[in-house]
Amino acid sequence: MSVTIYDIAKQAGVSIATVSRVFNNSNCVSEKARTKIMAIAKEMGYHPQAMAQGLARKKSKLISVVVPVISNHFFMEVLEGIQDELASTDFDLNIHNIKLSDSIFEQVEYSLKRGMAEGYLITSVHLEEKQWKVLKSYNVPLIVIDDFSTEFDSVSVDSVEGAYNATQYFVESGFERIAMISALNRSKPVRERILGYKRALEDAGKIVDESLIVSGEHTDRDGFTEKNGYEAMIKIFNMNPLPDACFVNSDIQALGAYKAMQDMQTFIPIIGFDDIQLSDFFGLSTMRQPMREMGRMAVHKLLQRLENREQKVSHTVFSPELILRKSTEMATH
Amino acid sequence: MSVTIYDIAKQAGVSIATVSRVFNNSNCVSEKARTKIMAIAKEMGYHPQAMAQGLARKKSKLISVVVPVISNHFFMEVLEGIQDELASTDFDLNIHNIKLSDSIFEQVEYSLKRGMAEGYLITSVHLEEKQWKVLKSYNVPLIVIDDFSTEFDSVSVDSVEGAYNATQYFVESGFERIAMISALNRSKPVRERILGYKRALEDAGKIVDESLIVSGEHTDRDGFTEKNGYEAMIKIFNMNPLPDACFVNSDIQALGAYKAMQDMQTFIPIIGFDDIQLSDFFGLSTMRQPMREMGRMAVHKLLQRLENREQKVSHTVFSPELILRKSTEMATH
DNA sequence: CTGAAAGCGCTTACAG
DNA sequence: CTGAAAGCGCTTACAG
Repeated sequence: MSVTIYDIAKQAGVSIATVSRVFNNSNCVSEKARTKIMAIAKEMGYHPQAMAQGLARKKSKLISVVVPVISNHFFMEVLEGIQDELASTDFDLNIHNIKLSDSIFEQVEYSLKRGMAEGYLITSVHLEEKQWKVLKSYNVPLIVIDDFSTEFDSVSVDSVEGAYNATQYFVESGFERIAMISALNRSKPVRERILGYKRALEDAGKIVDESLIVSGEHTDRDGFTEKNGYEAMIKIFNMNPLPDACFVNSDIQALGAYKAMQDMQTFIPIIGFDDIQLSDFFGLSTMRQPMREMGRMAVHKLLQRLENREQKVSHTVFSPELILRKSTEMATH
Repeated sequence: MSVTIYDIAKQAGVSIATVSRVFNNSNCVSEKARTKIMAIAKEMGYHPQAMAQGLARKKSKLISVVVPVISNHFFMEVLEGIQDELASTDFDLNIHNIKLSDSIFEQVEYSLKRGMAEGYLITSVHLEEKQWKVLKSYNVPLIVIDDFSTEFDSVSVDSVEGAYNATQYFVESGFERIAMISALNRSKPVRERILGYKRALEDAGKIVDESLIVSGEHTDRDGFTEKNGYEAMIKIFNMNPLPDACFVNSDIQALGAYKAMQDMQTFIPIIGFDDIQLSDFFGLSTMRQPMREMGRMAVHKLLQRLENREQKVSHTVFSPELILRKSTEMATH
C-alpha cells in the first residue's frame, strides 16, 4: 500500500539502515548516498510512519493535551501558548477532548494507558488527590494545568486570591452590598472563587450574606455560560435592597449579566474572571488569568521533565491581575 | 518500564497469543484463561500499547480532525457532532490544530504522511483542486468539511445560497440600500458570500454598488472577529445616505456590528451567518449552518469509506436556514 | 482452545 | 560511512 523504507532502500541499492539514517539526520552518511536517497524518497513519496518509529524508538515525539471543554475561551488561549512554545521543538501536538458526561478520571487514565504520547498536558481537569496518585503510578510525564496536585508539576492561577482582590476592590471603593454570581459548586474554581469572595468580605469586617451569592439555573458547562449569568443577574435585580456591586465567577457569565443589566436598564459595577477576548471588546472589568503564559510555562515544564524525570516537582501559581474597564467605571467615586 | 504482553503472559503461564486474544475479545479463549489473564492484567496495570497495536494491525483505530482555527464557534459545534457520531464506535479521536501562519497545505500533507490515523476529517481548509489531488495520491480515507473537492467526499454548506437568501429577504422586505459586511477576500467563504449577495441584488433588478461592501481593518482570523464587524459598521454609519439593512459575513462580526449600532444608538436590521450560540442569546438573525449535523454526516461518510474505499465519492451540501430574531424585527414592516 | 512463528516498519548498537 | 541483525510490543494465520 504505502511505500516503506524497504522500497526506497531497494531502489537506492543500499540497506534500510542507511535510509533510516538519512531520515534521522545522522551525519554518518555520505553526501552521495544522502542525496540519492532523498531524491528517491521524494519521488516515491516516502515518509517515515509515525507508529513504526514510535515503537522502535519507544518515543512518539507527540505531546497530548487532554481537556474536557474545548469550546472555551480559557482553553483556547492556553492552547495558543502551548503551540507557541512547542513550535521550536520537534514535537507534534494532539488534542484529546474528553467528555464531561462520562467519568473524567477514566478517560484521562485511558489516554495515559494507551501510551500514544510522550508527555501529557492535562488541562482543567479537577481530580481528587487520590486519583492523581493513581495517574502518577503510570509513571508518564504529565503536567497539570489549571488544577493542583502534589504529585505533578503544575501551573495554575490563584482563584481564591483573584476573587479576594476583586471583592476587596469593591470594598475599598465603598460598596456595601456586594453580590457574587457563582456557578455549579462541583466545579473547583467556583468553590475557590466563592471562598475568596467571602474572605475578602470577612477581612473587611463585613458579614457574609449567603443569599447574595447566586447562580443561574442553566447548568451547561457547569454554569459557565452567558445564559447562567443572565439568569443570575435577574435574580439579583429581584433582591431588595438591590446589591450595589457584583463579582462574577467568569467573564462569559459576566457578559450575560451585562446583557441583563442592559435589558433592565439598570447598572451596577461588575468584575468578571478570565479576561477572554470578548471582555476587552465589551469593556468588561475582570481578573485576568495569564492564559497564554500558562500554556507556555506548562510546555516548558514538560520539556524539562522529559529531559530529567527525577527532578523535583514544581508548581507555578500565577496571580490574576485586575483589569479595570467600563463595567466598573461608576465604581471609582 | 511499562508492563507488556510478555510480562502478563509469563505471570499467567500462557503464551502472548492468548493474552492478545483476550484483549481483542476473541471468543477462542477458555473462560478460565480469560478470567485469570484479566485479573493479572488488572493487577499489573496492563493495557495494550497503541503504537504497537497500530503497527501490527496496520490500523490505529484513530481518526484525526485537522483544523486551522480551533477557537472558532463553527468548529466547536462541528466537533460536537463528530464526537456524537464517533461515540458509538471504537475509534479514538484526536485533533490536529494547524497554523494559519504557515503553509496550510504542507501541514495537512505532513499529517497524512505521518500516517497516525486511519481516517481524516479536514475541516475549514480551503485548498486548490490541484492540491487536493496531491492529497488524493496518499490514498488515505479523508473527508472534506466546509470546503469542496471532486476528489473527496465532502460536507459543506452553500454559502452562495445562504448569502443570496439573506439578501433576498431584505429585498423582499422592501429595503433599498442593502450593505454587506465582508472580510478578507482570501477566504473562500467570504468570496462566496459576496457572490450570493450580489446575485440576489442582480436578480432583483438592482444595481450592485461595490462601495456598499465593506470590511473592518482588523485582519486576525481573516477578519472573522467582533472588532472587524465593529469597524465595518462604523464605516457604514459614515455612508451617506445610510444603508437601510446589512448582511454580515459571519455572526461574530455581526456581534461587533451590533455593538457599534448600540454605541451609535442607530439601528438597521442585520442578518449574520453561522448561528453561533451567542447569536441566539443576543437576538441576532442569521443564516444557520447545521454545524452539528455536518460533523455527524462527515463521520458517517468516513466510516463508510473505511468500509469500502472504492465507493463513489459523495457530496452533501446543506442549505443554510434563515433564523429570524430581534435584529431584523424592524424589517418586517 | 492454544502456542510457535512470522510480520508490521522502523531504529540502533555492533562490527567492519 | 555502511550493513546484518536484534528488538520495539503487538496481531494473526497456521497447525495442532
